[in-house]
Amino acid sequence: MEDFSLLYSYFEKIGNRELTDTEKEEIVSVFRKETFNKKQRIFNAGDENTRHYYIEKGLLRMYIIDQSGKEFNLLFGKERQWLGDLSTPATTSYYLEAVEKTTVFSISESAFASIMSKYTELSANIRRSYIFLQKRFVAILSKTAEENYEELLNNDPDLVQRLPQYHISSYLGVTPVFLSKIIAKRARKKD
Amino acid sequence: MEDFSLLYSYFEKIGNRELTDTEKEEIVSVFRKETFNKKQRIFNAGDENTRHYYIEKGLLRMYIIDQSGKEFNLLFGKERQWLGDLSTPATTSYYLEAVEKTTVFSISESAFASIMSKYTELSANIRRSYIFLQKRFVAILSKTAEENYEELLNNDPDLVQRLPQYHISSYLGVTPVFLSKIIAKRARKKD
DNA sequence: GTGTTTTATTAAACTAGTTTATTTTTTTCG
DNA sequence: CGAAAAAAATAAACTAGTTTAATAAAACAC
Repeated sequence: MEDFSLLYSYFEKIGNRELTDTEKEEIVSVFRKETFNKKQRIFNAGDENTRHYYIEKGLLRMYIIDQSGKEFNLLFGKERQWLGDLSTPATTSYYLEAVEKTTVFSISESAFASIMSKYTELSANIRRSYIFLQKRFVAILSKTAEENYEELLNNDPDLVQRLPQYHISSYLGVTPVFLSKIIAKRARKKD
Repeated sequence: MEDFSLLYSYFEKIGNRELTDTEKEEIVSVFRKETFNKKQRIFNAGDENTRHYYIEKGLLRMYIIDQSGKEFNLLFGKERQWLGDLSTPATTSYYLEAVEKTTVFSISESAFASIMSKYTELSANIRRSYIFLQKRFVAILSKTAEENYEELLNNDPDLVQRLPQYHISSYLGVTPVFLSKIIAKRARKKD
């Protein structure tokens, strides 16, 4: 029998109460537990009706590939975070891929919508995602890549540990070459 | 007596039904009709508990001022659009200002939250805002300022008409000088 | 372990976009 | 209308970040 305990405790937390057995059964019936290997693709640009993912363990990245074939990481998701394309069920423009071996609980859009009416905290979560993206947008627009790297280091040091450098550079909107320069410069400063 | 008809028809549209008299009264009781003159500030960075605005007529911009004092326009809102800082009631980092003389229906966060439970379309609206911002983010990151200007011209020609050029440049993340160059270049190309 | 592939560094020439300053055009308003 | 203020254009010198290419270091696989 698969272990859904992390998912239960998530809903208990946002519902601010214990779940009944019936509720647990409902959760098991609408979520699918899945595992993805490192570099395994979860969905591709062009796919329709992509699912929502609540991450149990591991690390995912959502990205685009632009006209010139260059990748841009939009978002990373790790333990106890949601990730997915909110424009589903419409055709997605994004790719979702595992950076590490990752296990998730996935749910369809329709089940997600219905569960959202029960746990209103879930829509508050979408709102928080919006706020997060807005901050990130402002930061990329108004700050230098060095400042943004610095900030990422402060806010999410373990992400910087776990991700190869070229994924971070693409998240910051610069080339790996330039990020490498920034890091070299910072190292020089330090002493 | 103030005219709330645009607001009624908005709720009738998203609720997909006619409003009862009681519902109309409720709307009048929670919304406040306000008018702002050109360049009038609606809220400032640092303000708490900012309101949400549904625009009847006119044009607003939401922007930040960065460390160096430079403005960045995040969003414009015009007729029949919502605008506001979703992180309310927390302290806002944004400024909201009228670009033209503008009339709005404004609502507090608490009333907004309660009305949201009645008209679930409103949370779908937040989700759409997220999707819009995500697209904009990708565009700014992965395309040149010229491509982004081109796209704005196609998607929102009347915005380009109604806004001074320096507001558009700040929306595209470039200086007014550079946008002016882009426009000159485009004009040269055309013939 | 050592050979292969992946990731990171460095250098040099380049470009998209900035800055500052001056001039021209357009808008505002008494 | 005419004067003053606001917005846009142009030019020139500059810089943050890119590109390409070559080298070095780490991680992976058998």
